[in-house]
Amino acid sequence: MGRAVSVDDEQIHARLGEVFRANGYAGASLSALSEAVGLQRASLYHRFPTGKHAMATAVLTSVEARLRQALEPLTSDLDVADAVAEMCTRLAGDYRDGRLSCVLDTMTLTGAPDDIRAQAGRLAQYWIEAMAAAAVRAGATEAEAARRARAALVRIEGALVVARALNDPSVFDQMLAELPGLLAA
Amino acid sequence: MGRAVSVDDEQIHARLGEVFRANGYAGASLSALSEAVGLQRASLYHRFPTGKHAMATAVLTSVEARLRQALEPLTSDLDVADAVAEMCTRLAGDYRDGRLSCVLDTMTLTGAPDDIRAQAGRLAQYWIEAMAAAAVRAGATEAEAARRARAALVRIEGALVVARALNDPSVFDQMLAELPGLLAA
DNA sequence: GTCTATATTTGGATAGAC
DNA sequence: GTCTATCCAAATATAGAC
Repeated sequence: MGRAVSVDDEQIHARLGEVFRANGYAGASLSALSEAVGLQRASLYHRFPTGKHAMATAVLTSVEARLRQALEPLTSDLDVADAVAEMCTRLAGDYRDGRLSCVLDTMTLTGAPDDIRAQAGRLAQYWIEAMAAAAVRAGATEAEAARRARAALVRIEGALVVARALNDPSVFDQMLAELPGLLAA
Repeated sequence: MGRAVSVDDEQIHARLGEVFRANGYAGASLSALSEAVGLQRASLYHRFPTGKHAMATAVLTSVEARLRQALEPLTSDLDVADAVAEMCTRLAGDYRDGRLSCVLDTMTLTGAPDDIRAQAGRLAQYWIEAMAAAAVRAGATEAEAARRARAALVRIEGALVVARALNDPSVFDQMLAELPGLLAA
């Protein structure tokens, strides 16, 4: 048996994620990633042989898992507005009440490899579809549900940007309060 | 008299701006900035003695001037909904119909110097105040106008992020169509 | 005012000891 | 599995010729 790992994968992905989310792909230096994880740069290359690219892929996969958990209430038998409210509660945690940026924003800038940006794009698509399904369950037509779901993602991403620009995280929580009404009108 | 300039300041600021907006502060390399402007790196340092930081400051100042132009209809004697529609037309041009990102998003990531982020924050504040004034003119209370104005900026920034993530610029133009109704309800 | 050339630091990545 | 040491490329910035 080899040497025991000093940090488990889940924690590594979470800490890498914070650096990528805050700095973007290009801005996330190996030094910053290394320091956040608590491993030397060379040790990170042992876990991620293809380097920064593999780290970003792992982060997006980990983000996808968190997103699935946040969206899980939407497929429950809860009242739709309540289900959306529960999604919002989980999102508030994932985004530290508006203090953390979203990978859909910061990892889709020019400078990120194309496949990373494509992977982020699929996340956005998946998220919209899940919210649209909830809107349909609330009685909306397919077209109206798609419109509302896209509007919801627009507000989520926009609130995170504005919260960051104004240095006022409360913008995010206030926006979340409007989402049940938007999706389950 | 010295040698004539080969590129005027306005064009330089516009081209630097495109690079900063697409790549963020950290991702905007001197090489990329130099190539976009059509001057060697050393020539950029002649125009901007303190380097990248001065370029970013100049870009934000230039963006502020463009923003003032876009917001100018809001202080005209037009019907408020028409004024907002005119603002939207101008914004569509500034953001190339959703194909260009916003400095409030990409220049506020960790990695940008604090004063650059603060300058961007003041831009956001100014923008919100101008839209709130329009909402007041449309009959909203101060509190309601502030709420609508912030919601409008949230949607603008969010639509740009989602358009980029989905690689679908039309998200931006579709969002713009909703702004007159939002601000001048 | 712009250029070529260069200094210096940081970034991404690898080799090999333990 | 993690580390120190190192390589190479790219990034920021400067010097000095024209």
